[in-house]
Amino acid sequence: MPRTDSLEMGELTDTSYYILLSLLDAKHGYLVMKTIEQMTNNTFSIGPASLYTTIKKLVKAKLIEELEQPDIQNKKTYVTTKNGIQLLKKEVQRRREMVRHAEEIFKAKGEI
Amino acid sequence: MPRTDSLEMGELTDTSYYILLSLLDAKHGYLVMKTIEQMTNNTFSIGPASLYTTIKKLVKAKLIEELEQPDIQNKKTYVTTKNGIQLLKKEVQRRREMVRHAEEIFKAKGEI
DNA sequence: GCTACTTATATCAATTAATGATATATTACA
DNA sequence: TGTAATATATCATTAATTGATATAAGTAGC
Repeated sequence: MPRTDSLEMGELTDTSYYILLSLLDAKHGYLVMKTIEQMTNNTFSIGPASLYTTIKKLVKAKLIEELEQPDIQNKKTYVTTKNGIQLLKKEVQRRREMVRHAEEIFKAKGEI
Repeated sequence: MPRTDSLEMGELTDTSYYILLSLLDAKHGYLVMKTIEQMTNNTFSIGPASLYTTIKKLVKAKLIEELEQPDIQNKKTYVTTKNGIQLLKKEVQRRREMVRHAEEIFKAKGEI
């Protein structure tokens, strides 16, 4: 995605979508990876490069934030912000509509 | 979208998703743009650069094909192939599951 | 005939997004 | 001791998208 920043456009890539979803409950980076794998039955996975790169970007965009008090082992803990939740819900709805658009056409053609 | 070709990974970007969906009924390029705008109430639109670039790639991947007999005005007409339909249905299901994953978590948190 | 708009196709350069590879350190456990 | 899992981080590379630009044909109004 080029030429236009998807976050500035108010859209989430699949990677950002799952990170925001996973961080509705505060946790540190590595747990985000594991949570997403578990949540999607390993159909979607994010490697460390994508994870930490995207986390940095989401913090900058204030869609997630780093918590003040790190946990016992000094791991950085993140949580989705109010803005993040709002955008996530919007993006759930956008995907819902993408499915609906397809269902309507398949239905009209007598398929599915 | 980097390092790995999404089509080779068996995934569709939103742009390819809507083009395949629009070409379930054969039509030429320009009509694909107009159909997608209408289908999505102008919430999603593809400009000429994205359109013709993506069409070329989808033809190469045999997810759409150019029809032998062009229409009266010599416009190139395309249609989604059997492989294209199969992948499109898989991608509808993937998006359906992305929505479900979010719904489950929001529900567990008492939201929505 | 002229002008403006829509239809229609096409390409290039630029930018963002994602990731394989790699590095480093700590903890767990056999 | 070794090795596997946990945990964080960065770089260079590649893919996807698109603004800008170009071209040409048709059509509607004056």
